[in-house]
Amino acid sequence: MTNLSGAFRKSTHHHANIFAALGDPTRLRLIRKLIDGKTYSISALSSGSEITRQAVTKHLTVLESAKLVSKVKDGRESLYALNPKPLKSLQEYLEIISSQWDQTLENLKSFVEKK
Amino acid sequence: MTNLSGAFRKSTHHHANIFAALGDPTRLRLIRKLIDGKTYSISALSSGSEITRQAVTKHLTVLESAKLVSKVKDGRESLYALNPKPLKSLQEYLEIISSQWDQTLENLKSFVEKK
DNA sequence: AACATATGCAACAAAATGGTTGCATATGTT
DNA sequence: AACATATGCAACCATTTTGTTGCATATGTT
Repeated sequence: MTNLSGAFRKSTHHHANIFAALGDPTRLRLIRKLIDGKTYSISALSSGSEITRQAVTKHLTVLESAKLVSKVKDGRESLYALNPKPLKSLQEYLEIISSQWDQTLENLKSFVEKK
Repeated sequence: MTNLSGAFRKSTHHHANIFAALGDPTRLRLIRKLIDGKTYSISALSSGSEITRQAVTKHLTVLESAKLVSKVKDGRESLYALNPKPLKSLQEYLEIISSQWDQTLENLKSFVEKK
């Protein structure tokens, strides 16, 4: 990566990917279930769901490729656990954007006061 | 809406929708351009882009239906402006999730200390 | 061994997404 | 009026997404 705009594009793609992974109600529900730090098997995560176990599996692989969850085999079960790093990363990203917006408002305010 | 789980589902869908709108590199770039509080026409937002003006228009309608931007006609131009509310909303949402995770870590810590 | 449970894998289908091209329409400029 | 610019709209296409069903395999239980 030789220039800054390239680095920005890379980071934009990366964050967009995490946003996309969270951009589905089922996956957001999975994240909220895993937020207690416990591990859950696929059947545990599927029970009570409207959709099939296989569909849930697919959603989990989406979350896994965004590194939002990690999977470990335990006997006949596949246990999933949350990985908070991408969430923290998104949080920081939104904080930067928000602070830029707040700066925008601040600039507008001082502009008005000058008049 | 008679029960809490219904309200939660609604809010989950709502947030998932905003996440999804941000889950594309092109749209994320548009947001970052609009963060300065200025309004931009479609051609202004398209210039320098790899993709066509019509594609950018489609992305803008996605952002608009998630209420991340708003559109106003001005002469022959369509001017788009950022609406920060959904961003703030997402930020709060991530903060809640993060704090739940931090609480999880806290609980784990006190559990270990008891032993 | 027999049975039940948990998961993996593949094929399939419908719908959504992301992009294009072509053309019409509206508005500003000379 | 003639021309250039900005946008809207529709048709079309390829790919991805989201879900299904069916079956195989692996592991735990009795």
